[in-house]
Amino acid sequence: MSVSERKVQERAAREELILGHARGFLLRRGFQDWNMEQLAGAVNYAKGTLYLHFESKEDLCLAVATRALRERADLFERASRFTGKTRERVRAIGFACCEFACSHPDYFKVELMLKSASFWERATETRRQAHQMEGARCFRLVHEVVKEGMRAGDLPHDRMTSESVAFALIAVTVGSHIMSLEPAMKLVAGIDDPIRTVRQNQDLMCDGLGWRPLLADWDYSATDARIRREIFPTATWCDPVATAG
Amino acid sequence: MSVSERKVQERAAREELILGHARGFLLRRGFQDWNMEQLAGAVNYAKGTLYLHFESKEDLCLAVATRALRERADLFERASRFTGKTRERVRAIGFACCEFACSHPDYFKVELMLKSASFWERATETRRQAHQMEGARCFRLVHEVVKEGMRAGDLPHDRMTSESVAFALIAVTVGSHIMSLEPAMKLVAGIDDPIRTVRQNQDLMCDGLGWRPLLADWDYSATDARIRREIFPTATWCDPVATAG
DNA sequence: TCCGATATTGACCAATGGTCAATATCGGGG
DNA sequence: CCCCGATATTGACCATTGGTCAATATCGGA
Repeated sequence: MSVSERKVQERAAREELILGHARGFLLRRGFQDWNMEQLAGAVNYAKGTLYLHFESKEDLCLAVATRALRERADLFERASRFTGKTRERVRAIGFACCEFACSHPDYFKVELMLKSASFWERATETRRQAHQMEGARCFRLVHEVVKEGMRAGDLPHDRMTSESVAFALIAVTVGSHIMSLEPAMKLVAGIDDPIRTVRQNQDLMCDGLGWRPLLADWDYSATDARIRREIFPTATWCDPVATAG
Repeated sequence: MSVSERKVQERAAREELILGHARGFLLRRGFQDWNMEQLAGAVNYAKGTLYLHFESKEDLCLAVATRALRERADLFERASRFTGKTRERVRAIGFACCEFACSHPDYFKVELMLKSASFWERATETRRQAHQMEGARCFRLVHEVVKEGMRAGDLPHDRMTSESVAFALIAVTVGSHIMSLEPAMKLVAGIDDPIRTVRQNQDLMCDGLGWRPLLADWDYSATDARIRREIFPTATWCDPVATAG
């Protein structure tokens, strides 16, 4: 390996190191309750060195978020290789989403941060695009299954566009995750298991869309077991039972 | 009017003035892109005066958000006085939510800000409670209609608790609003009218919940017209047609 | 008009994101 | 093994800004 190759690799390794620590800071303390000096201390480099990798604190945090979003898209991709009825396949993606949420607790809080304030515009154009690309990947993977559902005749295609259907599924999922974050809401709505709630709401939306077989007409707990066995054998959460009904 | 009474009134008026300008700043520039000095200048007072009313910038912004949330709850309350079938009544609340979203563009962005970072803990306990109270009011108003729907037999009550149903409706609504904020998402999902999309998704969720009469079995465009006429005659948005189907 | 009380102010402080001249390290050639 | 130019790293420094409080202005009653 040449010297310059090694340098590149070392640089990449350091970037990983920084991102890893920044992720911990972000998840544990949000955006405000830590500063670049502290992060520099944690990775044993000077503050200036951080700025050799990232243009601003926001830029760095966006990079953290994008890395997580890429993992999410990767899980979606794995899930979309699941075979079966189209509604089973979209269910696998829903499963992937929950798998992700479990292994990245509070990720949605970080994602919310991105949408707020002047965050976006303080990041590099490159990183903005990278984030959008991973987001688009997630959408596309859902969208593909929706289109298959329509082609197969499992899902009505005369009322809504496939894009609107994908959007509805994503909206109910994200909305459920976000609302579950709030302790007060969990209390007032009597939510003990947020993940279960998310999946239940996904089921309701699929039924509302008329995606067959409807919840009542199929043993989706068996589907879940198969998803777990075939796609996510190392799933970090436990909910082998059907989610609603 | 005594001197002290006048003082109190003047103080309240000034607080309103500050909150009004802060609202403009927040909606137009987010949280970061303005400072307390600028806000003080805008209302023609010194910075220190702002801190006679609010403990911190976050405290001030939370107060702005709570004022908006109160308006939202007020609209929900008006809407819940609508008469008709229970699904028509919950539809009126959905209508109110959209009416609110239209008259408070970008409100959800502000609401997101509250959930993120160390925002919450930098505000006064009093203001935190005020916000939670208005949030709980919104939930309760939806919950009441859900319970009525169950009592009336319009909505199955054996599968889900009334709280879970209310949560599902709120989650799909908030999720749709939030996802609609993102320009990239609007583009990729082909959303031209965000409000129409929100209402459509609410319809889908109600159908999924089995809330009768289902969308296909009732002329909800007539209901919308009646809601508009009886409850929101001055509605600031225009969508007199049915939203799905 | 004067005085004590109250209200308002803006200079000041501390914290922190971001910069860059100074310094340390590296690696190849002699 | 040493030396030197190139490159990498550093942390003192700067500007901004949220927040404080002693100094000042205003008020209202006697």
